[in-house]
Amino acid sequence: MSPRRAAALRGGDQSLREHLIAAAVRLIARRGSAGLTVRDIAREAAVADGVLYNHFADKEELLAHALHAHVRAVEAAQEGEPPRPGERTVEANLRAYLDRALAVHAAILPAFAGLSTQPKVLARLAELPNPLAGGHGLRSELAGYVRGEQGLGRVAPAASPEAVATLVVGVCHDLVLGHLLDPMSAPPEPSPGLVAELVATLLHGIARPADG
Amino acid sequence: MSPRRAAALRGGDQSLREHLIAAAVRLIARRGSAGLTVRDIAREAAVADGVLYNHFADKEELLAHALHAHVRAVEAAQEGEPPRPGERTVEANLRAYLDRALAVHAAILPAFAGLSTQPKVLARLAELPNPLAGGHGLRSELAGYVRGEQGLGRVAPAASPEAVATLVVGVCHDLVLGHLLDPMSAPPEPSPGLVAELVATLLHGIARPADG
DNA sequence: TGTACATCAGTGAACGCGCGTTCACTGATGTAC
DNA sequence: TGTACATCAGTGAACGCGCGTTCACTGATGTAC
Repeated sequence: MSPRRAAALRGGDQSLREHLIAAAVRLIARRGSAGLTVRDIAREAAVADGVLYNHFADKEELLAHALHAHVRAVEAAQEGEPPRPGERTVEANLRAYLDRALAVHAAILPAFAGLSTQPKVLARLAELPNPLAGGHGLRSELAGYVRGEQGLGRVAPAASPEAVATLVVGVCHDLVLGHLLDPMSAPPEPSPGLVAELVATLLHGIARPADG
Repeated sequence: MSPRRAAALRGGDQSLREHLIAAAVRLIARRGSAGLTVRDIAREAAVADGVLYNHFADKEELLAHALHAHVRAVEAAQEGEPPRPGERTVEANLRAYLDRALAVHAAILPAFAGLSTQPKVLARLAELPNPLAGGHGLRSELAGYVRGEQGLGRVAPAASPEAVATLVVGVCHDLVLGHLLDPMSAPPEPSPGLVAELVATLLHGIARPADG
């Protein structure tokens, strides 16, 4: 009782279900989820058009799993550990967090662009176990870092870790969105000068030094 | 030589072209540009399906004009003048700019959501005269304000107006995007506490006061 | 061991639908007489 | 002034296409004898 096997699976031990998700993830990573058709995915997987319905209720369920896997893969691909409180300098660590956050958002946001068009996919995503938290992982990680530095006395007691996280994540969204809405513009890599100024603003604020 | 007139235009002096743009703007304002069909627009305008092709090359050209008009309308609908350097306090003015920027982005971003799916619309938009600058108007307005305060000595000379503008606009994108990707969540109105913390962070930074 | 049959995931042509777009027709208005 | 005709923007049924989805068929594998 082991019936026909997809030609594209010869030699591997992957299930067709995983094979389809992997193909969709590859396409999403390559050109985002916008305009992705079931035929595109079937061709990428080298598999018949209709077979996905043997493993998923509909296109949305497959897409949701693929988005989930894509985000997990991007997060896992981050090299090294995020800075921990007490290491190096606060300035260097903020810069590192900004770099990390930007890399993650640049890889993830295009996959979600135009997804507000497809509430069904978002609904399916929300149903999956191990929710993604939509970048909230990095956000709370950063907030936790700032809180840790507060405990060590390297960050002002009055500082708001949540505000810092929101500002950093916001900058990432801003840079990536700008690129998405104007593909001809420069890629979402801010000039080193801007990064330095952003970090300096977060560190020292803009109020006149004499002020309280 | 004044041939047939659209039934929906009886009594008005609007051209059918403007009438179609106005109808599209109404739909965009109501539910964003995602999933908008030419039939939706024709029905909203109470006009025949095909008549838009007498006035526009294709759907994209009509959408581009409608998006343009929508953004212009949202910007024009902003009440009052933006704060000017020297007025009230820097803190109150930053808060006012944050409020303004958030209101504008909440009204505009949904119209652009999923537009990266449709590069043709973006290309048409770029061809229109009086370019929109995609929120860059507000951005440079805010940067200009900060620069003005620097001149008056109410903001530190070392502060970066561009960094402040990027951080504020970024927060707006962040809040609105979060709502777009999770429509069930709270509307894009940050808690007053978060707004105060964001402004405080921008003003004073997070570095330990003793530090340089 | 060899042969006929049953199983069922995989296959891909075909279906139905909604979309953008077209075009033969309509009819209100201006013109000729 | 009244009547027949020409004009052309408006009308909406119909076209073609691409999409998500279905389903009769295929064929590799396990089982019965």
